[in-house]
Amino acid sequence: MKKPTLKDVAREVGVHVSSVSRALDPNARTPPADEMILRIKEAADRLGYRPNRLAAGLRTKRTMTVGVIIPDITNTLFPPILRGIESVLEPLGYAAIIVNTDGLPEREDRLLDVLQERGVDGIIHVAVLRHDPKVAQMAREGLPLVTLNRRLENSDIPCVTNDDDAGIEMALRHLMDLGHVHIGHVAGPTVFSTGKQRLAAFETASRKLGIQIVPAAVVPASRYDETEGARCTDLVMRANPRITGILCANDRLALGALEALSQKGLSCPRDVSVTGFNDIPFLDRIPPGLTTVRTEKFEAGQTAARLLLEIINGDGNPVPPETVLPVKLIIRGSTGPIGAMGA
Amino acid sequence: MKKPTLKDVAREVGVHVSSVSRALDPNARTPPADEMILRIKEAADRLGYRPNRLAAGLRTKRTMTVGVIIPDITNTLFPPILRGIESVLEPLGYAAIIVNTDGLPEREDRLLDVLQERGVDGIIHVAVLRHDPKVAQMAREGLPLVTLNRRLENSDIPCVTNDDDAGIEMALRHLMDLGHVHIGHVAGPTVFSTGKQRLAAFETASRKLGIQIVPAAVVPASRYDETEGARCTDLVMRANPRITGILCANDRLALGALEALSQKGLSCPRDVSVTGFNDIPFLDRIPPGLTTVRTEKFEAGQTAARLLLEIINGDGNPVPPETVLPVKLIIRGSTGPIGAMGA
DNA sequence: ATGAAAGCGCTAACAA
DNA sequence: TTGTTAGCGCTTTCAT
Repeated sequence: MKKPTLKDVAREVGVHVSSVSRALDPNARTPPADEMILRIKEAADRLGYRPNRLAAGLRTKRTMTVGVIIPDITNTLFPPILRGIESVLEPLGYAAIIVNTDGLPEREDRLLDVLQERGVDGIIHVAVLRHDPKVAQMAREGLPLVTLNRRLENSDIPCVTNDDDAGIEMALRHLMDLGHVHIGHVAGPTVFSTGKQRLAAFETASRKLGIQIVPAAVVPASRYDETEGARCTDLVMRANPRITGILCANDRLALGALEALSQKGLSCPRDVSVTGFNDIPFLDRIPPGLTTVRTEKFEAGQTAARLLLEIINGDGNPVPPETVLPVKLIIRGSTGPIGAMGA
Repeated sequence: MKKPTLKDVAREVGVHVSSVSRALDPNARTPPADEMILRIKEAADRLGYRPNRLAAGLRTKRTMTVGVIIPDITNTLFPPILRGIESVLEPLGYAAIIVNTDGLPEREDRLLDVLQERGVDGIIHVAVLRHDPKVAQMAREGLPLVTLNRRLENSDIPCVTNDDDAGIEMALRHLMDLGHVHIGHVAGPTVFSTGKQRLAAFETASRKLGIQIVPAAVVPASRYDETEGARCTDLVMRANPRITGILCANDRLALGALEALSQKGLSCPRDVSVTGFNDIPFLDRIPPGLTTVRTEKFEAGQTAARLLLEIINGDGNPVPPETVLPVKLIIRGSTGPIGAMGA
């Protein structure tokens, strides 16, 4: 009735538990005789034996479980990342505990405890702030840790990021090629490395491309959501009504920008072109189709998971501190030539 | 450097580990003296003690972890459900291990093992098939289990479902009210209880409302996805070209129907009206806006989690075998009056 | 090649 | 009120 343990299998075969343990462990240092292994495995199968990973973990300090911290699973940016992570973890016998911070640092702190109490072998952090003492501390104490999308500043926690610089430059160049001269930027929250980095990239790229930026037409959002995108877009347009192109730090801000523009009676792309970042799902089906910078979400998850496993199981060789994934400009209907004849 | 244990706290305070254990356990049967508790808690705090739930779980057979099985996290139907589950679990100290089956029974079997090896206290199954011997077996062995959205047939596993019957009837009546007479149904896979149930509801409701159904205009999909929705829609229209209304068993099928129609040069809703089921996110932003039956996803998650906890921690009172959540018709642009003057 | 024994960190009788 | 003890199921060193 109740779950059989090693002891039950041992009794069944008439050997000691340690023999059973060894027979079932493919990398046992002193495996039993082949014939014995067969008998033991047969009995284990027959009894429906399943190892108790809690007990094993208590002994070995390895739970084959990793924690994944994201801001919010209902944000469609994250599920593909999670599938990427799972795709490398699961075949190796690892399971993931996924937690949502909702962007609240105090919640994040508690969740870090939750994960650590469960003895996770490592954490993939997809929601880290630029400064996060607790995460820094845990990494220092030896907890294997990898950040994804964002990075923790002044730390040597390996991170997997997207090529923000290239992406922003592509988007800006695209707007320029369409003839746009007056361009604004709805920047991401500066507490995230992505917000800061993309803002810096915007400034660098506009200098490089010779585009004049009105400082007031660069507005940082306080969250990565549509409401903030709309609010900031209003400010951008107010700062410089001649603007015909708005580059947003991510897709949700851009979706908000679209709303704000139509609210003002402006048409996209006829009056104002808009670009996003990430290429979250469904964008192609939402008119007018957001032009955006596609990041490799599944790959990013895979890469982060591989890095984490390397840290956990590797032979101590240092892993690359930063892996930058390539991005790609996806052109859709939200960007168009300046002064295009509209319907 | 390394994580302090009960023993460390005990040594610090100069008491026995069991006293520390009791001091930290709010429902200890024999708690230490108040003053002692204070001293112990202070020391525990000071040392940064965190309980090791693995060890506790090994002892108590309770891990404060539950498993959640879903088909695919990238399907936007599921994240809100997960947040609902989390919203009741997390405050109580439970964590969730989420796994994706991709609709593959063999994968599901393996994942059930994964969860059980980790000693989950219970499982919320959001991807169960109508027949699933392994799940039935585990429930019989006493593993607390609740199914969500779908139900396992011939079993007494408690389930949280939506009012499929009412939803389908609402949708059908809505089409009828708009003047539609020739109506088809893209049914869900019959391996899922939702597919079967909604199909039955469609038949019942059409009889009740006096709508004549051409049997060939009822086509079951083999998966809940857009491709199948499109394929089945083709078959439906071929079965009866006079059809002006298609009721789909879920939103993704309906999205596929929309594609198939436009492929055929038919306009929605001018030529054919379409309805879905679930009201997944973003539907309002995708033209023409799918009319659909909204299910309470977050609530469903909450309800399932509460039921599971009741089974795990309750005083053995039986929990309701079935909780049916109300649904609501959301009317958008994909349904319109028959023969409407189009642009 | 196999068995014995210790112990991971914790809880819960039972004893004092 | 507090300490002692045993043991959850497993791994692993050491002995045979």
